[in-house]
Amino acid sequence: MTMDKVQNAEVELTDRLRRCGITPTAQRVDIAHVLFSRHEHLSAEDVFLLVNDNEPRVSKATVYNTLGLFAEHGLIREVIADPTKVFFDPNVTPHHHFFDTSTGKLIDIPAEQVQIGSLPAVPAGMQLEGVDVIVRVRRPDPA
Amino acid sequence: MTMDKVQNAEVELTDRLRRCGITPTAQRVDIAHVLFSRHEHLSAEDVFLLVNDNEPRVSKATVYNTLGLFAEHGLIREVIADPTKVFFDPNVTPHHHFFDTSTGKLIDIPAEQVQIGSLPAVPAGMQLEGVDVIVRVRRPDPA
DNA sequence: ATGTAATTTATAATTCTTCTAAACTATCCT
DNA sequence: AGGATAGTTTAGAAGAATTATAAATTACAT
Repeated sequence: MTMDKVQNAEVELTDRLRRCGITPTAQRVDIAHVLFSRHEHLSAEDVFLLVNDNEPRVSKATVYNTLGLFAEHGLIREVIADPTKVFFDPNVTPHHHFFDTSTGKLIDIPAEQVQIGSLPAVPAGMQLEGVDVIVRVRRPDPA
Repeated sequence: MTMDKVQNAEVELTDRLRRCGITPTAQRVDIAHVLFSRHEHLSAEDVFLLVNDNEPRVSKATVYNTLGLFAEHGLIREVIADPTKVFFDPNVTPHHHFFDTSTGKLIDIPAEQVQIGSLPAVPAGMQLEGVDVIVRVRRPDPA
């Protein structure tokens, strides 16, 4: 990647943060870069390690704060599938997930591949926030 | 409830455990009683408090071990909806959940009220374990 | 420059869960 | 009964993920 492209990417990220109502700071842009430059589901720990890969850039507290901030503003999405860990998904378009229970890995399922024919009425006085479909799969035991 | 009924309930629970391949012990029956005598989604901590309500009966380690054992044997079901807590659902018939994001409470949705029209093919070499649908709802802000 | 608000940080604290090693219980065999 | 053996429970320690705290830094608008 040329220097121009690096700078482009940075400008793009900065704009993206701003469009979500998030003040772009160096640390936030670094974290956004980690999240959006790969198409994986990352845990807070993953992000912490990746962003500080070469040199110390962002503290753990800021990683947690920032991931929470990004999720609040809809820039990324929390996926809860594993009791021991929350994953953050840079893909915020409507979609669902395979969850491999043996490895703990998540794989996106495009929304159109899951047809939800009917949903129950939302309880009185409540408002719908979203629907998560988690398809749990496993590699069969080598028996 | 008469003494006979109490004993009946205990016998029933004992049989139920045995049918799932679980050796019934005093502690396990106590925990099963807490789970099945009410129709709520309980966390490990909830179970621990309820089972030891009057007098100390079961240690925390055993509560965790036993809930894991029950889930393994399909007597109860783990529901993961809240990043901070796992819930145990005594209802193991196929069904889904509302998750109230403001209170953290779960409500069952009978399976027939959610029609899943199509699911994607399970990734090659993997085997389907189950499908969880979580409908996130919230009480609107009093604004 | 200066004051104010926002942000980041190291560290401590909390919370949920699992591990460990010892104590206890049950069962089976003779 | 007695004694080995496996299974179970326990208190407490340890571990992992996350949140809280309070000080230090940075940015920004006078």
